[in-house]
Amino acid sequence: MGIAPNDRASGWLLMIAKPNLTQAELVRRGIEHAIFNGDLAPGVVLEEGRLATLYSVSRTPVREAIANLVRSGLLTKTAHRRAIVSQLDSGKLLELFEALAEMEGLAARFAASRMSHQEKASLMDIHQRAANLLPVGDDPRAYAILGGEFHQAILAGCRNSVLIGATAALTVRVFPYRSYQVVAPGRLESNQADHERIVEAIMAGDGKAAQEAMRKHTSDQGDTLVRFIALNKLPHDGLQVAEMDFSYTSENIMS
Amino acid sequence: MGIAPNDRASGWLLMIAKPNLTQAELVRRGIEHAIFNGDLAPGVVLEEGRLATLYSVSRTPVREAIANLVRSGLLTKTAHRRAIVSQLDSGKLLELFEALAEMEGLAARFAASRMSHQEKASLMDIHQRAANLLPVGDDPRAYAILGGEFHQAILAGCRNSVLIGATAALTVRVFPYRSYQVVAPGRLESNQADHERIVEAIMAGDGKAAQEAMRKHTSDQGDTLVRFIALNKLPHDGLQVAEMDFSYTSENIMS
DNA sequence: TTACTATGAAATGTATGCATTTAGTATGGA
DNA sequence: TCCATACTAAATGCATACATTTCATAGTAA
Repeated sequence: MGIAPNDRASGWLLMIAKPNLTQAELVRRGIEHAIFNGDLAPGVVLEEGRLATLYSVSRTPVREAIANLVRSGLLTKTAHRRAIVSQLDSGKLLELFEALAEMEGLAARFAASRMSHQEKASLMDIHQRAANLLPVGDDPRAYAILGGEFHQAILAGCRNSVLIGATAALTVRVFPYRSYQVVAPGRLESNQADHERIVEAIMAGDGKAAQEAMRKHTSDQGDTLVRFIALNKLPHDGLQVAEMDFSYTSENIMS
Repeated sequence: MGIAPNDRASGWLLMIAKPNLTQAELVRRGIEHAIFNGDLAPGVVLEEGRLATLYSVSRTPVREAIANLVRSGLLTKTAHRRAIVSQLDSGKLLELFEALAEMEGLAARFAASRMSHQEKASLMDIHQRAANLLPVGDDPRAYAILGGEFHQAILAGCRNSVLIGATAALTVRVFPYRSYQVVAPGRLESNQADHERIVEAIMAGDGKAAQEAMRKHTSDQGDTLVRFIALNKLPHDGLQVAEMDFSYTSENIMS
């Protein structure tokens, strides 16, 4: 006896992108967002009851959200103990970036021979916009967004959803440490030069060169981050920090 | 007023390997096991209530177990609908094996320069035992177990827990299709020859050769499986099938 | 027959309550 | 002061109850 008994079934095209608007999913995204934004730093303890009142739901969906975030590696939890935002020591971060660099390099190699003309044009556009943004005066935030799009465009070009998902799963785990990334003098220019080499190799269809350029690029990013964290356990107040070169969202993980 | 107030705190060494014996975890392992054994084939629908009565628990831990299995890719689920065992079409399986082959190749390359003498000896022992098992008469089950140990030994030798976890996460997703793997004549011998090349390269410290040998080995396994599935949608009755070359457990996933 | 609709049954999503375990605090002794 | 132990408060794990959504079946019209 509803007003519109089949207002959803009639929407044939809309059924493709059916959002999972369950409370648990909303809470999951909320916590994830808070971690990425730095509101929940690594090591912070989460308590189901507080989150439940914060999101105006019961503990049940909160527990489900936490369980999912544990599986994705963003939270750490053992039985009967509270969940904490995952902490990565230097060794673990190095392992993470070593694997990530190899996988992104692999994606770049595939992309060099698999990207369409349209995708290549889009990649060049992103790269060019970043270049235009560079000399005006440092706007690390906007540049970082384009950097994220750059990596995403190449990753999508590998045409392997499993590789994309596995890479995104690793990328997400370094997000809580984005705010630790220092913007050293000349760092954006160096980053842009790396991208330049990658783009040239992909445009030339040189998979091997693209792989090595991308591998080294991500590897260097990891080294810079780990070295910075090792020297400064926490970012100082007067230190300029910015987003890293990635801006994936966890929605891209699912394969 | 307890009998032994600190009988757990006193067990200093035992605290390292504290098992998560929560009901949700037990149910998770049970479902996972059923999927790996083939009791729950891809496409089978799971219903929370039935699982709850089956495992003699309430729906709450069952839901948590299902959510975890969805995250690991073994189950597929959308909001308000029942979960099903994930189905992979030929294209997806090819993507899965393409990524898996590259990642195992990568692990082999690292392993060639990072394995200790003891680890190398252990790897050779596994390889030799498999060789001894081969001419006696086909015991695919026992051989498959050694095959799994072989891959695990190399993967562990890469000394990168993130890479190990990412690789294991992909491996788990092909487990539901193990029973589709046909044992063609001479297939075990060919498999052993592949392993022989891999072992030789690792022993010689030739990372590049180990990488390529391992990559091709896993890639061929994938091609064989996908071709078999494409030809025979389901395994016939009179067809001899056996475990694949892997036998990881999901406990190895967590990094 | 075929397709669409409506209706009851069943499954999921969430809230709540309780038992068990953990964690923080206070107390006592060296 | 420092450390260990006991105790109270709080958080987690699970069971149960209920609301909403989906699924399955029957019925109706073309």
